[in-house]
Amino acid sequence: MPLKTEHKRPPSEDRLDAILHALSDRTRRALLRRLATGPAIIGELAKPIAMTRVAVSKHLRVLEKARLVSRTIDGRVHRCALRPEPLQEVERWLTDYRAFWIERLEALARFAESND
Amino acid sequence: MPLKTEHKRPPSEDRLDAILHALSDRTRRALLRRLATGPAIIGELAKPIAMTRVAVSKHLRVLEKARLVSRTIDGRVHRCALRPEPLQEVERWLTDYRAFWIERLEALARFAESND
DNA sequence: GCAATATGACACCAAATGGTTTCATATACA
DNA sequence: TGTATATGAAACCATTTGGTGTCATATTGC
Repeated sequence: MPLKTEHKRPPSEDRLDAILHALSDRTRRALLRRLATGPAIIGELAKPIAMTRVAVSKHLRVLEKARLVSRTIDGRVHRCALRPEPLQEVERWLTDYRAFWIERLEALARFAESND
Repeated sequence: MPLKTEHKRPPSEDRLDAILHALSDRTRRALLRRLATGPAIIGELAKPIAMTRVAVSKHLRVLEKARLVSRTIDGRVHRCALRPEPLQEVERWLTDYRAFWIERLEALARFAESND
């Protein structure tokens, strides 16, 4: 094994930190929802939100750091697009847990039943 | 039970904020992983972590606020247990997006193909 | 009753967050 | 050329976060 092959590296804790943190703000989730309908420039994204463009830009930076949004500079405007891959990482994380928490849910159900 | 019907209220933005924020810290995710194997008291949870009990207790508060953990006081000790329901809310949120981002992934694939 | 234990509550601190305003820069266009 | 536009960068501010230490309280068990 050389130094860091990095094929399909499992989502590191850092990545999950960044992704989940980016998703934990409703403004950012709204931006993602908007971007799910197609790319947009920052001004367009800021307009319907009661917020400065600067603030929106900052939120976009957070989304970019989590790789949830890409930005391509196109002349004067910055065009942002959704990058859905990190959402798959969250799904994968949840899936790893699902076995556990489904078992917990069933245990709760059994407990409730046994106490009826 | 007084007012507050609260039958299966859809996950509000506040709830999602709290849940995703709670999940966005690796220490808290580690606590959840530990709790997935069964309930534990705060002291047990703190021992393997290089962190004060007070700090662990604070993290647990965050998890409690997100309803990911319940705490029952049992004599002198506080017993914590995983509450998996909020993870289902995250799943539901992701599912709502899945149609969108799968389409985006396919669009990216189509684009790559058309440029071959 | 007394000592040890498990924990919360509080004050404190450094760093990060989420917002603002102001200024600089690069581009588009009349 | 000159002007309006889209944006970043930087300084600034209030609040929150994530950690610490200290002290109080309630419980357990001798």
